[in-house]
Amino acid sequence: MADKSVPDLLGLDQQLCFAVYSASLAMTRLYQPLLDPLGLTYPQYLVMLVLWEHDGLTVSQIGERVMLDSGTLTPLLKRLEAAELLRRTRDTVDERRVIITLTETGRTLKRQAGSVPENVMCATACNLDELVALTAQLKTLRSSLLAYTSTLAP
Amino acid sequence: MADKSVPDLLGLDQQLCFAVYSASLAMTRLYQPLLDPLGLTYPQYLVMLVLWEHDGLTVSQIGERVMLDSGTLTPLLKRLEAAELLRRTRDTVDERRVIITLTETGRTLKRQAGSVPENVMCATACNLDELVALTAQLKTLRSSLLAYTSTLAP
DNA sequence: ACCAGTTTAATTGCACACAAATAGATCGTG
DNA sequence: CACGATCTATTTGTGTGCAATTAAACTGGT
Repeated sequence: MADKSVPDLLGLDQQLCFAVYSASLAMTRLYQPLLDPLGLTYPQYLVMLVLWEHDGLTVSQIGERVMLDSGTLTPLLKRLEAAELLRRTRDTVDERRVIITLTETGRTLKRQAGSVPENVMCATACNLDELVALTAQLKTLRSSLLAYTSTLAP
Repeated sequence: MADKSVPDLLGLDQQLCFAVYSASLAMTRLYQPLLDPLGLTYPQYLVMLVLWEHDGLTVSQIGERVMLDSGTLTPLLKRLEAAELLRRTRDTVDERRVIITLTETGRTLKRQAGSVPENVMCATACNLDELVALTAQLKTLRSSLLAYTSTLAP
């Protein structure tokens, strides 16, 4: 019967998608106490990582890097602005754009975040090679998923 | 200088945590159009997978399996109840517990979900061995992260 | 039987994610 | 120059996640 293989596939499906999902939640839970002293949430930390690497991006440029849309980023950036970590200013050349610039406080926070990566590395209980390999696999998986997804809707 | 290695660690940290995070979001985005015909969100699908495998669990038993607390599950389960997919009934033996039972509609939905795993498998562009290996690595990572996290707070 | 402590869900408040609709600015083409 | 199409960010509404609190029900020791 065709039904015979369906339970197995559902089981594997559960394992695969849930493994990614729960690993992501576990990662968030790990970062939270580490980021608490900095006053950042995990998504906010990802945005700050982007800005520490390249200041002065627009909202959509940040969105490309963290793969989030402006509907998510706008309120998040407003909270970071309220925390005095960055400024949001209209681009004078193209007034549709909003330029995100770190404040001195925002730049200084990078130093305080220095101890975070070591803790995470330690928490993974993996050596460098394993982490690099796993990261590469996840990137490949991500781009496969996104490529397939984009063939569905349009 | 001690500063020399910090930028590298921040960069790798960005890669690792972001890889997990963005892979999870990409997974959610893939499932959404697949689950839309079933009227389920991705977390709701994960809960249904649990119930299709073992009906009649309590809220906290479901929570253990999907690693979510009652604050997340209660409203989610209420929405599934409103959709007539399950019923929430107080345990008569221990009235603190709420037993979740699938309706006929909820059980029938399993058949309609049969085509989902094949699509996902296809979307990953991985063969079975790769998927099994990746899933295992993610589970290991998850338990390492959770173990480390639990050493931080208490 | 009583009562302190524990367990289980539900509730509340805050912060994402994202679709869809909106508004303002810019661009391309006639 | 005009004007429709496109681009960019914001707003709105729904659905998670999770910490913290609350409320109700059970448990065990006296």
